[in-house]
Amino acid sequence: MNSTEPQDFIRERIAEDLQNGRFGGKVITRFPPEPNGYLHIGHAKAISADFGIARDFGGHCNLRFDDTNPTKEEQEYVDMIEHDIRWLGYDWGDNLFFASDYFEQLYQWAVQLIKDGKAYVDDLSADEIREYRGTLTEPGRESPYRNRSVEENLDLFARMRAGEFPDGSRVLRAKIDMASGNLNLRDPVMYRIRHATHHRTGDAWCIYPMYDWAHGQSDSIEGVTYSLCSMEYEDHRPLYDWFCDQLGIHHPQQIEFARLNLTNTVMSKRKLLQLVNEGIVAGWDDPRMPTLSGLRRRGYTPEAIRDFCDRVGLAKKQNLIELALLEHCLREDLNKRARRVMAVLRPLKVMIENYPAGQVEELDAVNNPEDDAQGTRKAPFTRELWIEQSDFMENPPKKFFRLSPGTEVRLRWAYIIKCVGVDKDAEGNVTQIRCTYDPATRGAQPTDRKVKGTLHWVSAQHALPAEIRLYDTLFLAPKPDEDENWKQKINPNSLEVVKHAYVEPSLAETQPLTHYQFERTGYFTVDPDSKPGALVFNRTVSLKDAWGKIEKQAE
RNA sequence: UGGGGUAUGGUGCAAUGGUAGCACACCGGCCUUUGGAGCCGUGGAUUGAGGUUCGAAUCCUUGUACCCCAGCCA
Repeated sequence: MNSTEPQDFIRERIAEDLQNGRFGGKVITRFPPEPNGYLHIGHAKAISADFGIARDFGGHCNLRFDDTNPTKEEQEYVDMIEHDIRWLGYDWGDNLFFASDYFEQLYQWAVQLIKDGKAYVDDLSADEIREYRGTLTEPGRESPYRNRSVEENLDLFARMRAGEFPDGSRVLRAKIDMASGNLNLRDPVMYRIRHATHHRTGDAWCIYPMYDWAHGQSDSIEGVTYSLCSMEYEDHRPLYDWFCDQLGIHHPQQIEFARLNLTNTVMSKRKLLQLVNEGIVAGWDDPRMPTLSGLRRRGYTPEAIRDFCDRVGLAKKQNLIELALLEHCLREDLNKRARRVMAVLRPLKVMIENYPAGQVEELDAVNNPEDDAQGTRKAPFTRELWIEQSDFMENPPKKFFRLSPGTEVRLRWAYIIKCVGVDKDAEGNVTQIRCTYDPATRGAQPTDRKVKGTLHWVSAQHALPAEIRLYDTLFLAPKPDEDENWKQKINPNSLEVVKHAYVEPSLAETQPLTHYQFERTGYFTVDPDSKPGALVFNRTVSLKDAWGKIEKQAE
């Protein structure tokens, strides 16, 4: 990739800064997750921006956990987040940091601001602070504690740290402007008292810094040059700048961009947590979830997700990306790499009357027509086969190129067969199709006639039973969280379990997370629940289905 | 009604005063031992109104719409 070719407004701006020698030509970014939940596809966009921009300009990206709220954060999330970022294909080298590592420095800087008369201890309650803050249209009022002496502030702040006061009794606030139109500047809270055990610092602290006070200063300590974040922090930038300016420390440039929104899903941590806690999905890694762990289990590849992030671009406009784009990126990637294999989801027995009973032919099947390097495999062919129920119709409509009484069809990698009879049970259900095969057509096209349809199949004698999980979007509506009743819009058919499918014998020893294309059906990935003898596959995404479209149009 | 931000085909992103382009989606065709993939093609957009200019998506004026902000969350 060309390193200084701008592709978006952020890269454009950095390229310009570089020309002007800002930051001494350095480009250092950071990805700052809070360890209080799992990463999702929206984070992938941020990761792609933070790491991708650093890479493109020859700089580096730090991974820094914004762990300033001990009541919400856990080590489990730290581990999972690291795992997901690595899986996505990004590397932070030695640059793993935690905001909690800077607590002492932050405290010292707070003392400095107090000494400069720029911060004070406030005894107002949370409710009172809210009242004093004013509203969107009316200015706030100054706290009666705003003009305490430096000495008193210093003493009180030290005692806050020492644990002399209960939770919520006091806070440290910056002294800025209670009349500002920007609410973030109305004396923002810097520290609150929380007698809580932190996942890394344990009980060393009982006062914890707020985001605005911790984030910019952490960036500064790390020498970050560009602090990229989402649009809702635009209003916080004046405060970010104010803190750095008052302290006279290295001052990174904060740049905001629009977060990713995707159709047919919800993305907020709160809603994802609800889906998990209320058992609507099976967990954070349920294949229907937009979490990276869910997408991974579903069968998405890091390459596809990175490509998606590249195509989505970076801008400031509110957006809603169609799921179709993500799926396109996935299919494009899987098409090149997934081994082709035959699997029958809803089996229908075919008996080839003129094929010798007991005979087994090992036919050559190409593993991936897009990639010769993937070689070939053997597919056993016998007198009794399974084909897909949907590949047979007793009374077919026009343009149905599959099997029906009297018609011919090719069996992939094998022979052309002709349907000569249909067996039914007492209720009239088709139980078996009787066919004949043309021995001259093994792997070759007949010269005297044209046979259009090709079906996939498995030998009944050799087929392996498998469970196949068919997933659809969790929501049918493009914007499910448009209204408050988003949970009622959940797609009742987002998961369909096919218990008795058959797959070809070459899959006997397949391992979890291996990707396949089931020919004519879709891309499937081996679920972690799968074991030899009890195979389980997840449908990652279906193949584009031209027949399905014809059917729909006919309706 | 305070502050901040954003408006380009259905969706997303470009065009930085000089032919509005790309991708996905859609529609049509070709090809096909996956009705897959691939290939070719059609249609469709500058938020409204004024203005500046030879020329405006871009500059100016003025509307309109949408998003974010009143956590001791991040």
